[in-house]
Amino acid sequence: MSPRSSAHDAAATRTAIVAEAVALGSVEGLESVSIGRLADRVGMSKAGVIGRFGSKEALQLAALESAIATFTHEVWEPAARTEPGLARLHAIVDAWLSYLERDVFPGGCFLTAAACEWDGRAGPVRAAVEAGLARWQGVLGREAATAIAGGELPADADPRQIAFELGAIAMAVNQGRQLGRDEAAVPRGRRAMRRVLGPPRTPG
Amino acid sequence: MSPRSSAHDAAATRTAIVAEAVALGSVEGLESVSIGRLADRVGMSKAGVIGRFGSKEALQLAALESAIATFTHEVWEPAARTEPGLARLHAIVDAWLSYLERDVFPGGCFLTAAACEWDGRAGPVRAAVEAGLARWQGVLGREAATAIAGGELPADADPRQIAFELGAIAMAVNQGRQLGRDEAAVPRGRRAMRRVLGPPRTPG
DNA sequence: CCTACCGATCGGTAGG
DNA sequence: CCTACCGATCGGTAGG
Repeated sequence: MSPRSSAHDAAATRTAIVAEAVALGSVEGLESVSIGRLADRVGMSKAGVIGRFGSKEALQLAALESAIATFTHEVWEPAARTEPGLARLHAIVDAWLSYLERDVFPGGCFLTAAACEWDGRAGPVRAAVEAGLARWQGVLGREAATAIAGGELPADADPRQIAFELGAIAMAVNQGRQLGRDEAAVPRGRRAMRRVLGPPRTPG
Repeated sequence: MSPRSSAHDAAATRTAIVAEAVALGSVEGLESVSIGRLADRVGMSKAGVIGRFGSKEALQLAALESAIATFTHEVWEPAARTEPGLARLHAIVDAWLSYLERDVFPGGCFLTAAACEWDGRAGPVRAAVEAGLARWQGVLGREAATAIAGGELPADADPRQIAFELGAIAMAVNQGRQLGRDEAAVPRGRRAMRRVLGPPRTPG
């Protein structure tokens, strides 16, 4: 009688499909995740999978949205509890490296992979990837600007330069881990990020 | 009578196929370049294209080899004329940023794209990508070690850390140009690389 | 949510 | 180097 259960089931099915698409996509790229293999993985028919989204592109957008939510949860949220400025930047760096070290997505950072995969294409998926990365650069730049205004970073520092360099290091850590299987990538990244930010200030 | 002309033609055909594969692959990824579309682009049949290489994987390996040769020609060779150590590192940085700025491959750095695309896969192409990047890191690290030994960089600097950071910045420049269409990416990269290397030494 | 199917394209081969 | 073809798989739809 109650539609609750079926509505809940439908949402759970959709979530399971998206989770599988993100996991597979982080390993082999989002475009090469086919509806058919996805259907096998979640134990459904192709029509059942595609019916939830309407098109492969809509499924890709849902996967990207989910991966961004995961990144936000893993990297931004823990750091958002810290005071704005340099302390928060250091908290972001710690959470970011931890996220990379724990292989939250099985094939490494989904957003980095998507950025490489879509940067030569056109359309809504590429636009969403671009917007997601620009937003994150904006977050980093805002915290850097706060740190500069508060005298925690040099007055002549450039917030966008700092955001650029932190993003660069995170990409290289991801590549070192995924392609080079290099356990030294995270400590190297930490060292590089500390060189960008300077030492954390002891409060008081 | 002479086989010269046909042998030359055959080599030229192979070169044309590889060049097209590299160009297309830098834009949309090497795996998504199909034999059929490649055949259309070079005005041949599918069988003619695949016959030159035996398999798609062999074609991919040839494309990767060609892209590495281009990178070497564009970035290493001009710098190799400079004296080893810090001066050569600065020459590499200049050539590297110029290579990125001129979009030598239409979709940006082929090697960076291939590294992202193959880091979650297995097989000979992935191995070749990994080896190519490790070799380049080795070249950078060797120059850094020379600079340290010559007192041009701090005695406690880590050559592999320097190589890691330069590679990170180059990746971020590529992403900034290709995904963000950001003209500021190259100057930002130059500024970051100079921060890693310190100012160039005036000879004498 | 399923089965059954569509036309297109995939990598690759046979045969010349 | 070509035409013609192989079986497999692609994204997506019809109909229930």
